[in-house]
Amino acid sequence: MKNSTDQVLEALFQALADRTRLRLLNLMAGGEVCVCFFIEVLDVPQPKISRHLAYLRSAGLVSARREAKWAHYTITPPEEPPARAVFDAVMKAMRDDREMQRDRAALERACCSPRAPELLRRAPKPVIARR
Amino acid sequence: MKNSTDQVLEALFQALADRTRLRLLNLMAGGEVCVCFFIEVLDVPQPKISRHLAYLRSAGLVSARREAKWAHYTITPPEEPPARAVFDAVMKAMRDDREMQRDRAALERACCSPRAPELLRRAPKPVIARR
DNA sequence: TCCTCATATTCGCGATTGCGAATGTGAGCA
DNA sequence: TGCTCACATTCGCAATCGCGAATATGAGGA
Repeated sequence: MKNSTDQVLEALFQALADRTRLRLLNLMAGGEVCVCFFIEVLDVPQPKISRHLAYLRSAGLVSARREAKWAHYTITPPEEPPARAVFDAVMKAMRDDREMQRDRAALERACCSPRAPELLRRAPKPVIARR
Repeated sequence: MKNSTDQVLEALFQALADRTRLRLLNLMAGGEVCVCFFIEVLDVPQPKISRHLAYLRSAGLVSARREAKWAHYTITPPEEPPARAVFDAVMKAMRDDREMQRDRAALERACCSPRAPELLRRAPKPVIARR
């Protein structure tokens, strides 16, 4: 069953039409991120993070990988060219934005600081901090 | 009161997260269009068209102009740079899309055909057909 | 003034959404 | 085996959405 372009875009925009989901995607711009960092950086209750990640997953925008007790999420851009083009523009707009940049900076701080809370000390570092 | 970027984008995506609204914006890509053409080209009940135009209007994405008995709608792109960049990408994705192109072709046919229904014969032509 | 036409709004409905709170699950360790 | 930790899901609720049907509005013509 083939979907028409407007349906594909409609689904994409439904997935993007939420602050929390936009901030999650922004944090994943640099690569794979562990769920525990989302909770720490965005300061949002864990079930809420999990629900929005599930939403992004069912929309096909992210995929999950399990590593021991931790779950890592990665962006998987849409395949249809129109949706892909729009999605790339959204990611670029967030990359250029100062507020979104602050979130990404907080992610780097959260995993590199020696004062990181116990919770995160043993968690796998996001790709962004491994360079 | 100033809105943060994620709120602005959230509102933009809520406005775009509907097939009918996407098709309406696509038809306005070439310039101002009269409501009666939306009804004819999209083959959708009039109150539905009117409701979605109201939604786009309250999101600030279009503005209305009255001319005698007719109402004309024009796209008014968002002013915030991130939203503007995304919006432009959406319009471009639709411009490049074959299905959306068919809608725009139907608009040109609807107002230029000698067999146009009586309803539309006296309606003001969209900008796209005046060149 | 009454009527018509183009458009807008209201109403009532079922469906969907986002939320906090509570609970479930499953991997690893004691 | 049983506990803990990281994460996922379920539940109940209030809010919002999109819809068809009906109705309102307001400008222009008879």
